[in-house]
Amino acid sequence: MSRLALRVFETHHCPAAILTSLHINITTLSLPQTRQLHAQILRTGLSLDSHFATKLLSLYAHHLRFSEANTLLNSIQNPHVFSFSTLIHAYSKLTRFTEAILLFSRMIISHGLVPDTRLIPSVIKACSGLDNLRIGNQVHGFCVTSGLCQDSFVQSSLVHLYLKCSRLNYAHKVFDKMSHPDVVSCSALVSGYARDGRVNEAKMLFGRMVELGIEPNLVSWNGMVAGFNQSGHCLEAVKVFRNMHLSGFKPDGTTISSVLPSVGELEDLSVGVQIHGYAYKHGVGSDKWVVCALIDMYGKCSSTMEMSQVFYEMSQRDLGACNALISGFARNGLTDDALKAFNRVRSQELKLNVVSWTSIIACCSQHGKDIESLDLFREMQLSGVKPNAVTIPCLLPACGNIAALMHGKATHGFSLRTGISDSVYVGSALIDMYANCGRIHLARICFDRMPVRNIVCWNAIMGGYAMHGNANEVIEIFHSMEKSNQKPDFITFTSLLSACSHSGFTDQGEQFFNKMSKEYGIKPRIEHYACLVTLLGRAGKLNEAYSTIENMPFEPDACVWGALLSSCRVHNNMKLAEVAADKLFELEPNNPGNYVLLSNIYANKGLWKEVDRVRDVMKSMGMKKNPGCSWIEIKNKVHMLLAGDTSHPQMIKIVEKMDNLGMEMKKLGCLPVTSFVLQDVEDQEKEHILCGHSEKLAVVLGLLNTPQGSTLQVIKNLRICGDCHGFIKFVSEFEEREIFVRDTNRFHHFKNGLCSCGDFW
DNA sequence: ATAGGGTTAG
Repeated sequence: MSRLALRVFETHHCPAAILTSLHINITTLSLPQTRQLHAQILRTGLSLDSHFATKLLSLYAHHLRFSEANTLLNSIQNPHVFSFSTLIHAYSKLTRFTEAILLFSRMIISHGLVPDTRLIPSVIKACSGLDNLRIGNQVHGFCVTSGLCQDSFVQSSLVHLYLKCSRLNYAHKVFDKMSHPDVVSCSALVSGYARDGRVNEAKMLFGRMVELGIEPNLVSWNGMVAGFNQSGHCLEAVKVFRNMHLSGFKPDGTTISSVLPSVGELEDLSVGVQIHGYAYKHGVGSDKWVVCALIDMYGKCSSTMEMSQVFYEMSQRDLGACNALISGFARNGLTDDALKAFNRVRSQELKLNVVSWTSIIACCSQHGKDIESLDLFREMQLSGVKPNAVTIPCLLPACGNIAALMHGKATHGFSLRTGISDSVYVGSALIDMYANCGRIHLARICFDRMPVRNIVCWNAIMGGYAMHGNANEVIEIFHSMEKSNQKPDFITFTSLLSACSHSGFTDQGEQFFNKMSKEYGIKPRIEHYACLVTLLGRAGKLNEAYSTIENMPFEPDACVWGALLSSCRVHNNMKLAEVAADKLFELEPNNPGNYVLLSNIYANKGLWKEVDRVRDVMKSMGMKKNPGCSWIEIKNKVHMLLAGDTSHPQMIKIVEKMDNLGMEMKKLGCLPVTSFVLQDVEDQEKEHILCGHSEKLAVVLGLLNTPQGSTLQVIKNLRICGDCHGFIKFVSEFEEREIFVRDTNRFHHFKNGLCSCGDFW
């Protein structure tokens, strides 16, 4: 402000008109000066001319004094569109979109003013910022009828609105009407198609751009690379990166960090290393985004050494990089390194965020550290970091794995309170959790209440029912899935087939197996063949099962032979059992389960010499039977019981109760099934060994510590043993309890002396 | 007066 102007301004009788007529630039006035000027004008008693009022408005907006600006606006007698525009532009620029739109509506409705081409782009921007297509559409409609649509700024902003609201076709329509399509709209549209996975359309438009004489720039290329990367078209992303290089464009940090995730996804280490060198050469090697992406890429390519090296060479600690490091370790199964890295970050000055916590929780729940996972979740909340819609699906499997139903329910409650329970990820994880905790009806309620479902949700509920041996439900859900136009995938058929095998639906199972390739075009995988073998095996069609294995288009794996071996145990088929076992010993020489299964079969027939032979082999290989282990949740605490373990503080009571129950059983004429003991020992001794089975211990512990009539829930790390199965059936009737036992294979739901598996497992 | 891109958790 010139000295003269200031003097004029400071004298008390200076009407605003003088300032304007002097062509004084008042945009630099400070807030007090603005207020002084405003007050001065009011004192003169002159009505504000709208031109000057607009200047004052923009001053207030510039100083973020929106309430004063609004008061001023309201005091203008006949406000001009410009007065409103000034404020609307300001709101829009500050991302205060709601206020921008409200003011816009007031301008039209209360004042009957008509917007011009300058105002529209700001309003459209506010609509896209709010993802508000409804108002956006109205504004678009107005632009069409009023002819404002001819303006290229208006068109450009409309293209962005429709892209933002994922209405690619509308965006394209607007773009096609542009008389002078510009590089910005065109690039945005290309990137939109790429993000949507519409590879060919993206490429064609990119080609047309060149034909139209619009030179693609760095942003155009980057948008395409990032778009393909986001839609998971990794190969395309890398190809575009190459083409860009061939076209003579130098990549920047954005390009590199957009292409690297794709390289990682493809696990193409050599390309990754090349790009690493390339980034270095172009001087973006220490860009923090690039470093993050490099750590991620090396982690995905299983090069944890290189990953750590990049991390430690980083000049400045960055939380994103730390998180990438943690998840890189976790991805490669290095849980201890992940925990170490996590704890190191925790003890440093960097504040962990929701991603850090979620990564480590996922790491634990995916690698058998379920209790740690639950503990970390608590610590996370104590530290004041709020879990989000990703954290919950990472935590829920931990609850399911150890059947920590109370924790699971609490987590469910949390997701309802925070409004994330509608997410398909959260919903599927809840279904899995409840199914794994034996509460299939609660899983069903979650499923039924989902507003949107994807294939994962359908598979989750079907898998749940399959695990519970309820083939009728699985098939029924499969039909409603088809009705709702959801296409099945290979996992759907795994659930269908395993449900049929658990329920003895042999014919239906075979039909589904045949249909999956013929009608649904899904090639059976090896796990489907394993289900088929179990299906036939259960029905006693052991020879058919065997020929299925011989004729399948894959090299049979341990699952397939294991399925045959289990069936041989049920039907006492020694000959095929030995064939299957031989294959298993070849494929998994160090898996004690196979040896145990075979020796059980021998023991069942009283072939103790053979039993000894198997035991000797195990011994000579230094192999031990995996210790049986069961879990039970009592009053929010998860108890772990090992087979033969007498260290539990309530052991005396447990043994007493067990003896009592054993006597009651004998009174009713139920004898223990001693063939489930490995060793050839006297019957009484066998009985003693059976007493120590972990699932029995857990059930009795549950009986002692829970109220009469409440449901018990036990998880076992091995398949349930036949003696325990009989014992628990008895207990369910005698004690009038429902008892759920989840073994490695399926659920056993004991009620009134019967089990849902129909004694087949 | 309008408009463009990137990392880490499922």
